[in-house]
Amino acid sequence: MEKKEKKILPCDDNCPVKASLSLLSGKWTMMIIFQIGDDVMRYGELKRAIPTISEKMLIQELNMLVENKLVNKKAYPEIPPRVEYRLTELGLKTIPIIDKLVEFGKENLLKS
Amino acid sequence: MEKKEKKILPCDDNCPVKASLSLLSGKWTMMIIFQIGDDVMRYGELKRAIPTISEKMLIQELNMLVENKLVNKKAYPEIPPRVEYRLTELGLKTIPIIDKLVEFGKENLLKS
DNA sequence: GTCAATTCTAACTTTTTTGTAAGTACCTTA
DNA sequence: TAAGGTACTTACAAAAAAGTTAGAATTGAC
Repeated sequence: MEKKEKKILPCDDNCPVKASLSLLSGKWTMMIIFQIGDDVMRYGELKRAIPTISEKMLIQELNMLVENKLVNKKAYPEIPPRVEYRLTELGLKTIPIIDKLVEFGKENLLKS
Repeated sequence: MEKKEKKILPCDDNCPVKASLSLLSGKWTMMIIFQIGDDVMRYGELKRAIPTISEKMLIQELNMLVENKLVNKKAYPEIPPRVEYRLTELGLKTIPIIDKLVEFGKENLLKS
């Protein structure tokens, strides 16, 4: 009979939590992903959906999401401009995380 | 036939993502929860498991987690001191979130 | 000709977060 | 008597994140 050993997985460069957070830990990142979901959203729609974000932060985060290949951006050459954002395949794979976040929030924090 | 409507759930005080993130969005918060898991961990063990965190940040986060009732702290009146941290019932409910974070990281970011 | 709509961009400031370094307390062991 | 182990605490400084404000581009509507 062994004593129950504690599996210590030290937080180094192979830590999956660290890796995921490096993409997702921005203040607004998960919120934006949540809003886009499996739909298409325009810049202005996102702005209205997240009323407290500043324009600067919104595009800054969107640019970062595009750089990290979580979000795809499609700009139509129209006037006034139209730009659509949607999750990439990779981005869609983060949705289970957001779902759990939603579940936890609903069941434990918002029981109003 | 209706057009497929976009369900916009604006990010306000009832947003479950926002509520969850208000507890979990600290730089080290989810990492600490991940390390504790369903075990007991002492302060020093956590420090070694997360080598890059400063002592200040570690106890600051731990205090915050205790305040928010995600973590329980038990100090033994011994010399040298011994302090144990473990997740509360509420804290344990965040584990599915962390699990998804782990899964996403392993499958998409660490395929080394 | 002026204004509105939409998607940004840039400069600057403020706030928040994080890090650093040193110190405290207490007992045990050498 | 001095050093070591453990879990903090505090003050100060640096760095990172976020906010504010203003403005650019383009074309159609009034």
